[in-house]
Amino acid sequence: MASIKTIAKLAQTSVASVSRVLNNSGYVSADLRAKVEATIAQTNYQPSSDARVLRGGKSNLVGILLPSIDVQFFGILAHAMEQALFDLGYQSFICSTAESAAHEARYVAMFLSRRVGGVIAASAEAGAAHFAPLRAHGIPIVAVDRDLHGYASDSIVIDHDLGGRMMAQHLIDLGHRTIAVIGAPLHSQSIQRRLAGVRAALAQSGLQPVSEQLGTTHDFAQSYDLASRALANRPSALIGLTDIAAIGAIHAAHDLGLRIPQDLSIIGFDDIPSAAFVLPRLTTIAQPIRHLGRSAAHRLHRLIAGDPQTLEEALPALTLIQRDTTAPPKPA
Amino acid sequence: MASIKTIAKLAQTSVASVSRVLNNSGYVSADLRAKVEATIAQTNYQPSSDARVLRGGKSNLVGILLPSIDVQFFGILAHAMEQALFDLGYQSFICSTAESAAHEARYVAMFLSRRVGGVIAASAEAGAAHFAPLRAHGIPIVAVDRDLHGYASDSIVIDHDLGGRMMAQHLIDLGHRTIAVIGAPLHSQSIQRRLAGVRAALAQSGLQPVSEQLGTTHDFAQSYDLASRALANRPSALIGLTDIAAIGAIHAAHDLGLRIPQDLSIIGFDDIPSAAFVLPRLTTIAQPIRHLGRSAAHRLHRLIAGDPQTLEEALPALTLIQRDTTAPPKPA
DNA sequence: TTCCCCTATGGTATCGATTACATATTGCTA
DNA sequence: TAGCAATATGTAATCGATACCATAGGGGAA
Repeated sequence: MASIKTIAKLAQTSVASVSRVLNNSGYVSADLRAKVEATIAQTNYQPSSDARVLRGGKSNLVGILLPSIDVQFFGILAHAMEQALFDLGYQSFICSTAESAAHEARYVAMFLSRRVGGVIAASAEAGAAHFAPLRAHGIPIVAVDRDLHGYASDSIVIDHDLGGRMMAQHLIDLGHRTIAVIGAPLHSQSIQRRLAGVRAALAQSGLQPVSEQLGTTHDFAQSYDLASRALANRPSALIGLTDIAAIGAIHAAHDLGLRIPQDLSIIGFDDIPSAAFVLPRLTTIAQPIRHLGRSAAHRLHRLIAGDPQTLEEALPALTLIQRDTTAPPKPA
Repeated sequence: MASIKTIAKLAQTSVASVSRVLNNSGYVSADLRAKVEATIAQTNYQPSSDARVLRGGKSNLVGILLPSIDVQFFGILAHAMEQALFDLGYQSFICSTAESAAHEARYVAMFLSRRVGGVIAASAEAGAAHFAPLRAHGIPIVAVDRDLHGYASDSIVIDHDLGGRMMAQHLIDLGHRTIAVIGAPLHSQSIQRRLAGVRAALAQSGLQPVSEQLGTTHDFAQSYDLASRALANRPSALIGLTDIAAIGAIHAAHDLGLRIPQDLSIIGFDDIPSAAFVLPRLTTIAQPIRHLGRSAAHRLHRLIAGDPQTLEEALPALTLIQRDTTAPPKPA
């Protein structure tokens, strides 16, 4: 690929002048500028980022760590972050860690050698030790949906406890008294907090879950099994701590011959697109996923820019999306 | 961040020796090696990729262009590519172009300045002119699910025509004679080919679609509308050219009081996770999405390595996933 | 006319890592 | 014991772009 030297030669001038044209710095006569710009256009020349960074420029690179973008929730989150960061002038390495600590460590080493300006780490609850090198080099880290025990410079988390309360309260308000809860993965802080919120709201009404089924893997098949087990306790309503859990429950209930919502109410959490695809359409608590991503991008940008003000702009509220899977229980 | 010079100073030796330790090249005494490795570990030093690339190394960077990773299909595809590429030693820029030509051009310029070793372009049917600069610089391009009119060095496309035939044939075999087709986006080559396949299979049985509704936007809402229109023709079966289209059709049929599959059979294409989430579970043609991604990664790797053999390893076959939305038509 | 400043351009050190080359110390063999 | 190969380490050029410095012509003010 052509270098600035090539351009200088072709335009019969010096590298310094080409650089001045490229950066609109210093003095360049109109004639020279025109000639240089012409040869640049002809050769499709693009200055090397590597050389610029080496010379002392900012790398404009950021690393994004998340469990896996083939999971809808993270796909949406990653997309929102990447777009926001690109608009701010950054390029992103989107990395799926599969929650593996080894994988995460390899990506962190890569970030270091690529001299990223910052990192966003979403979810994935594996140990945070791999972040130590980043921290040591003063690279800002923004955590999303995850606490990073002192490693993160900033962290963006919605109120999962409140989310849990909202799910439970909605069912209580409809008149339900026998409520089951299922969800996964149990090692996730977010899941634990939602569960705590559910318990708290139920307790406030003198209730407790008639069944709690927490799994390790967050997928459809396991959710189906968890739901089947929970339904053995004949609840009139079931809380899925995620939409996937709730969708698994819809299938389990369906296969048991239960009608939704007449025989069983179900509520989920997240409001991923699939929630509106199932029939009956899933009632759920909507998380502002894209907003979360954009916020993370902007906060990281401010940290990289060295802007100290951590102005805590509030995230939009969680909202109940009432669809077709919840209704009052049938009279006993 | 520490540089090789820093390490050399700390270890009381020269940059050349540190480099030798880093690359296991030349002669280094056990003593020196130990000392250098110790200081490297202490400082969490990682050699700068920028300097290495500048010096003449490969960049190990690849660009991935696709419409948007918040669409499940592309999220899965991107994930498969990124993982395969990472295992091959590459880092990926996953870029969502939103099918915008301007966006695509900006990303291409970025690829050039980052000196990517290759590019994978998935779908997005916008003009291919932006690829000219890449081509001019001899950067290999692999197209996935898209023809790139002479720009791509290689291209990985499944047999959409066959897929279309399979959908139609399945319904014909069940005894359906009045079949409608819906889908989007109509400007997509893949969609057009599937449609051609559907028409061909129907024609072979002396049939033709009772209704064809093609839309410009590929989302749930538009699919619902297309399906509503198609259903006005009272087909006994409906073909969704994508799963999203088919899912929209399920909802439209449901809202019209039609039972699936008793009153209406529906078949989709892709087999994204949501296809198994809807109730009734969607019968569909499964596309080997992950395999597509891995193949693209490996082909690009071979092209970058300069390996001329384009050994056309066959993609796995399309398969009919028979679930609960298709059945013989009810006797008239 | 002399001095100074603005305009215009070129030369070159620098960033971090690699590598060809130079230098130096061994240890063997002839 | 001279001489050469193998081992061990350092010096410096290089990659592409930037920016500081030097050089030089032109124009206006004193």
